[in-house]
Amino acid sequence: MNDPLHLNEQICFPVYVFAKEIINQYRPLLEALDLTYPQYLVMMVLWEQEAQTVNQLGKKLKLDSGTLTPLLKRMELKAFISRNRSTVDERIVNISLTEKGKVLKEKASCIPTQLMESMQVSTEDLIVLKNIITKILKK
Amino acid sequence: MNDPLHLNEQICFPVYVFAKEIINQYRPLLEALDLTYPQYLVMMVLWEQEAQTVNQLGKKLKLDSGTLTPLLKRMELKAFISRNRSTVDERIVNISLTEKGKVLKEKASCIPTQLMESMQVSTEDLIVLKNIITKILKK
DNA sequence: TCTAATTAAATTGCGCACAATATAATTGCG
DNA sequence: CGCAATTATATTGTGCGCAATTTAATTAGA
Repeated sequence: MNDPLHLNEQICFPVYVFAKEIINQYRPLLEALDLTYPQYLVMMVLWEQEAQTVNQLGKKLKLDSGTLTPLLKRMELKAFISRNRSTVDERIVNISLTEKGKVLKEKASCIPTQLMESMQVSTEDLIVLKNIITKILKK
Repeated sequence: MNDPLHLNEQICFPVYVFAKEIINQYRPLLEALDLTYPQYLVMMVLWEQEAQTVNQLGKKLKLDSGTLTPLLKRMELKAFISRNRSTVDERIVNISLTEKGKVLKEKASCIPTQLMESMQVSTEDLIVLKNIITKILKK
């Protein structure tokens, strides 16, 4: 009953399932924009600031080059972004939005609301949830 | 500032990062047992009930056969479980613990405590977190 | 009974996620 | 200056996670 080695006794399993469920809720909404969830995260960072290095993206999204390099190449193929080596420092690759990528922001504008509706969560719960998680993540 | 299309305004991104972080915290602990996190979840379900079908495992862990079949084959290779087609209904594959798999439970017994220590979360936060998430997941 | 529908796993294909390593450019120090 | 250390990205390899399809067995209905 009190076995700590049991799914229902742990917080980690619900978090794991919840994170997958969120991405599954996003999937149909993002499919309409031809984006996956991690690609959508990249777009959000770029919509905030149009040009960034791979390194900056990685720090903000907590992803390494092993994940980002192929992901960004796929986004380049879809013409949402362009990748250009810096002339100042040839190690650096600058990522910037294309016109198509900029325009996409409007089509994406309804997604946050749509997602909240599909998840059926109260605002209070959401705030508490976010506060606890960000507090934990600070360590 | 109030742009809903911003990482910091959303709950989904922290949950996504948190879930990855949990798995990263587990990684070194589970490596000592030669398990990945999803494999550890399978073991927990089997430690609770020694024999299950692939279908039952999938329902409990919210994973489909596309994920489970290769995962279970890897676990069979490591001799933690055995896979046997049911003689009653040949469509069904029964998964059961090997002796090695049963014995592993003892080595795993310290993991929940170790993980909680490495995460540095208060018990109250944990309970609130779990309650909110399980409430949301019920829909 | 014979066949259509259903069910359980397996397979295929794609996209992360991350460890480990490689490559190449830049920096810093004696 | 010359070379070792550092930094930025890329590559390789493994393991999920899931959609879509396939295969094979079982069930149900005319």
